[in-house]
Amino acid sequence: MGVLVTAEHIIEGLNPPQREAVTTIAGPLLILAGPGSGKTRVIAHRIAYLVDVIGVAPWRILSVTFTNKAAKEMRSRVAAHLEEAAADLMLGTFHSICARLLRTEADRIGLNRSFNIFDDSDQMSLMKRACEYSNVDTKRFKERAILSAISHAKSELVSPETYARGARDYFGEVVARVYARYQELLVENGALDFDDLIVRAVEMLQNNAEVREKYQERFLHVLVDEFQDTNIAQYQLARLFAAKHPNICVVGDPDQSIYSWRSADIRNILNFERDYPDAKTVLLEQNYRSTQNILDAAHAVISGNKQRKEKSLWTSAGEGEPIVAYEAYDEAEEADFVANEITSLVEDERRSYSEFAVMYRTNAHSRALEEALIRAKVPYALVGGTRFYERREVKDILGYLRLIQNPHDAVSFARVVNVPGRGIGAKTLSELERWARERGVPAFTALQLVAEQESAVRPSVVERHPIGAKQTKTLIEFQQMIAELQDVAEKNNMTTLLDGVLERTGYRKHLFAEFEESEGEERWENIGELRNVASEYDGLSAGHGLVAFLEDVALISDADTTPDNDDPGSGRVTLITLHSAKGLEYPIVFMIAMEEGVLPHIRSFDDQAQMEEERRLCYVGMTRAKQRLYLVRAFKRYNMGSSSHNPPSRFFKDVPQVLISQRSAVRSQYEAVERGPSRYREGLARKDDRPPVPEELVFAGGERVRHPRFGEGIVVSSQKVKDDQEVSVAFKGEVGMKKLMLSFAPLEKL
DNA sequence: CGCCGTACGGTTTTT
DNA sequence: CCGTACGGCG
Repeated sequence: MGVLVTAEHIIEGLNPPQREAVTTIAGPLLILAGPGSGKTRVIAHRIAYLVDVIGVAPWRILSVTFTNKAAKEMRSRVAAHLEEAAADLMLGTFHSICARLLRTEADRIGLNRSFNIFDDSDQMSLMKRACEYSNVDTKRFKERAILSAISHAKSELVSPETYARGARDYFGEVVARVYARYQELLVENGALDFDDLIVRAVEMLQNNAEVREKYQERFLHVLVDEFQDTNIAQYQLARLFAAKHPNICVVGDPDQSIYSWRSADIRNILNFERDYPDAKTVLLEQNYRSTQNILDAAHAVISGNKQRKEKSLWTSAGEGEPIVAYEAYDEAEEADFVANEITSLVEDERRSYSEFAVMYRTNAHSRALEEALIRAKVPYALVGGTRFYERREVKDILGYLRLIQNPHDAVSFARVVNVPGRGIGAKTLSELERWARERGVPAFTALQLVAEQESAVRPSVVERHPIGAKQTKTLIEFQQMIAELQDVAEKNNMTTLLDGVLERTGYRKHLFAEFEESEGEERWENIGELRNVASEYDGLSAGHGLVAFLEDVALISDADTTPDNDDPGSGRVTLITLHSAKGLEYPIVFMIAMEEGVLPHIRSFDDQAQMEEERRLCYVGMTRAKQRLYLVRAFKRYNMGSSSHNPPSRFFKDVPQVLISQRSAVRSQYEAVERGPSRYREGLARKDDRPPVPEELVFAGGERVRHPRFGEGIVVSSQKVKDDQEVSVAFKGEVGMKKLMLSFAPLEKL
């Protein structure tokens, strides 16, 4: 019996249908978490609770992936309840579970156990090479577009051969050619890209009966979270796991599908109903997160989509505060507004910084915010952005480690062979590569051949390598260094290996030579941070530590770097893209840059389907807020050097005026637009009846006032701030001095 | 042959 | 604005 559950919040709160859904889980469990599913953490809690209270047992942990925070938490929670030796539990993202299984079964399926996982930039390097070898006119067909087409094919389990047969136009033919070549290169490099992890795992289960039975027996139940963002291959994998014991539960909300550009396919939901006709669908329309105002506003936005099934969420949480709309002059002023608002809410409402999140469409928008928050001395944590593992110095060191683990990795080889500068340039490398290709060996192996030739008494003239004398010497030294480090890796823990790499390469000196004192220091600290992470793998046996470390680093997700907002000590405002925010929640959310061209993004203007996805993205952002939601925009914004005026986002305008408390720094021409509030919901109108802030100062110095929370006080001063008034009041007792904005503070004259 | 300077182009979202 | 491509110099 399968169970299909759609809509928000399956487990949180455990209402009756949710309880029913979860209690069908009665044995070994495999959880496949979709991208960025912070909600999985809640599920983890609930499962632990069920184990504890309902006594679903006995389970045993076979393997748990550590790459995401939810998995880690799941493990510690569940481990506390479980006996060491009963059933099997596996929790992780699709990618991390596949990586783990492929590594475990590598020998059986003829896969090199020390395969490296190639990320986006590694893929691009390979793609450039693949295009070069296939003589592709990359002016006409962009490598990025070809890679994207290949990635899409893989996500639908379309092989190069099948793709070639289906190619209808010239672009298709080019892609087919490059696809085949690209796959060959991956094999040569002993690498799997992100898509391969899924594809190879599916193939493994399809083609190897022994492996298939093993896992189908092991996992009696399969649960997929964030199902709306899975692709065809991932769904296929889930089905394979659940083929023997068809206990499969998927959780997803079609309105939150925001990864179609990454080949997530909403057809999965339809297919699920077709593939499991006995499945029970449970619609969960009670929301346990947001206030009714927030839900109504979000509903008004998402209702603008044509392609959707209507559902309306409700909550017992009450109306809550109105949504604050604010128009700033430019992005600096916008950021200041956010910083000030946070500061005053922290003061006035005793909020912790960790209760706030600021969300934006693109990573670039975090810049102005960071500056403003630093000025305002507001602690913040940036999620994603220039991600830690994408920093140059970190990638360099990882490049060495990857080459040590897998010398066939030509991408890593090319990255580190001249870092620090050893006098090995493009010319030498291309010569070496050409020579290696003639021999059908990877570049690093070719280097070993060069070394052998050099040490031979009478080198063969015909096979003679084409490398100059000086470069040859350097390259052989490099090759020997890596060989020695491989030896270190086999016998020592991660910290020792990393220190060995740093020492042998003289990387610290290199950093300080290349950069200014302060920047060098900063980058060296990043290496220190990397070393800290690596040290967590010291407990693993030599060799295994390196494999696990590199795998985890490759598969770490933005959500894993999210500050834990359950932890009151963390005390930081979260800055995060709308995409990364999926599955998370915060009491107070600011959505900034709510402008046409940003959200919705300009690149979605000419495509209806993409526009609908932008709308869903907006919906996702709005529904992250539990208590207060701010929709903020700027009249003027600097893009890349030049500034532009963007009209307010169309999504912004979809929010009924009755739900909004409007605040503005500038009187722009847009203020006049669509002012007339269409009465959205009975009983909400009175909110808008709040009188506008008057021109004259309402409070004078010396006046006695009362505030519902702070009690009685005396007005010290009051002044006009933009089109609001700021009143400074000395309250009695411990409360002391407060600065209050008139439009917000319910101040009463005594 | 490699390194460093300047011009230019492209510019969402991420496992 | 940032990273890459190309051209001249050591």
